[in-house]
Amino acid sequence: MASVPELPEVETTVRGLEKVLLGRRIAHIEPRRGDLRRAFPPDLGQRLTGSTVTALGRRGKFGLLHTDRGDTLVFHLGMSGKWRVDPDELHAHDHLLLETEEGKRLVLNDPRRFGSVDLVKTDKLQSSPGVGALGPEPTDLDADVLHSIFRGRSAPIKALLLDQRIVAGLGNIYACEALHRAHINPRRAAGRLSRQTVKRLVAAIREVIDEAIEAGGSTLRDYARPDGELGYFSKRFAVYDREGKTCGCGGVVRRIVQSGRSTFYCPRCQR
DNA sequence: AGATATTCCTGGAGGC
DNA sequence: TGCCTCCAGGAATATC
Repeated sequence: MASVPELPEVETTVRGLEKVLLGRRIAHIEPRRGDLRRAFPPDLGQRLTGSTVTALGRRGKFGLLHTDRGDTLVFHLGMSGKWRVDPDELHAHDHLLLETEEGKRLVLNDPRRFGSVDLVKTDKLQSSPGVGALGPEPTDLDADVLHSIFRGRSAPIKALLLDQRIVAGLGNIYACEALHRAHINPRRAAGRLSRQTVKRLVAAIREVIDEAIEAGGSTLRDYARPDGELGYFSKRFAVYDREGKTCGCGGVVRRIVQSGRSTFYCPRCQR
């Protein structure tokens, strides 16, 4: 199943990159075309060549490479972005090459080009357009705070879960899975959820995300497949992409469209 | 102000 | 087999 990178996939990717980049000096960085979603920073090569990667991290679906020169490379995998380690050869849509002093080569491939690569001053990261606008990580979600954010909102809960300013890192797949886990109908108005229900939702989000990260870690072993691809793994979903199949409760999974995208849920156990 | 629609992009799937 | 249309989706932007 070709799934879109969400928080767990980015986390797995970053852990894979950490193994080959942490403490290493960037000898060479080369855009192979000028842009993904946006143009690459024109001074990318100048600012990163010769710098040492001091730490890697993740915020929401953004991957972060911090350097000893006070710059942070911020990447987003969009819908189809992936990093490969030491590729045998270059493919179509290999948009960015990075080589360490040791000769490790990394390639960012993104056929649909919904991804992005930006360079931000590390001390300005929290006020940068992408990362700065993010809500809390699922780990830091507070049910009472979330409940008060939902108050008065008439939009369906599913739509608000996709809003990165409310929770960072959820995409269509894990939003569907979390709502299923919490037994919440995706069409319910967010403002009408009880405090107790929001508590259940927060727990479900954490579980779904943690299990996916766990699956990524155990499936990939060393966080790279034999072909060097980082971050993608197969995970079995309860409702996502399972229209017409039976839910664990005996109900039948339905697909509906909400604000232009698919929602999968079980009408029997999600009220 | 908040909710929803549109835009970007390409590969793959399905129809005829 | 080949051509066509449609669909997937994150996030920025536009519009209601």
